[in-house]
Amino acid sequence: MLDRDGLDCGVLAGPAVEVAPRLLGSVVRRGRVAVRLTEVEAYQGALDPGSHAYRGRTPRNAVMFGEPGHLYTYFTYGMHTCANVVCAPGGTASAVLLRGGEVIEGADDARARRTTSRSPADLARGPALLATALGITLDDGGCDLAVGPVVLELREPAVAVASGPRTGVSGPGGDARFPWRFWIPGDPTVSPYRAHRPRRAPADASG
DNA sequence: ATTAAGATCAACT
DNA sequence: GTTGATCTTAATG
Repeated sequence: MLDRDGLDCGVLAGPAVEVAPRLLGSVVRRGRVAVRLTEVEAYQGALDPGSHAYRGRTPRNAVMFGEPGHLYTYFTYGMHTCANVVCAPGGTASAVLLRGGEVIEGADDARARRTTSRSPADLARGPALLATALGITLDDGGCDLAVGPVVLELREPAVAVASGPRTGVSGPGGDARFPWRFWIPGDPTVSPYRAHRPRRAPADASG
């Protein structure tokens, strides 16, 4: 389990809120593209109203309930794939959402996957953009991060880490009681914070 | 089978 | 600041 092919699974064995800041500065690689993580969010399984695992195990989130060191992918908003690193002891369904990073290798490949991009810093600035830059799809879900095709290379954690409420999480899991978003302060590849917005009209006036 | 909502991004004003 | 795009998943009948 420990030090398996360079991926020290002991680091991933703790609670997501401890693992998440520890991953800042580490590198995710797929094919020729490598991303240095600058922004992540922790999701703590059944205890976390913001987690996909909150309402129990389903076919979609089954990977989260498995062993640490695997990739949990999901598809959202009709067009976007997002990637998580499963952590904590197996069965706790905890994971760290990879929200942003700096493309340090393979920028040409990453850019080719984008229809628009204004600057190199935008290539992986946001969870869906990060997945796109690496070419991660739903088919990569469940992959062993020590073996690939998506590989996690642990590095020395970032020294400066900021934290705050999670982005895009609706309901009770998104408020300040869960300051489980972690980022490297001042880094240009951290995604802009956007509070959750309801997608339907807030209320009808004829009420 | 049908419906409602989603851990978002990009374009437009 | 606001709004549209677009597909998967899970819950319900």
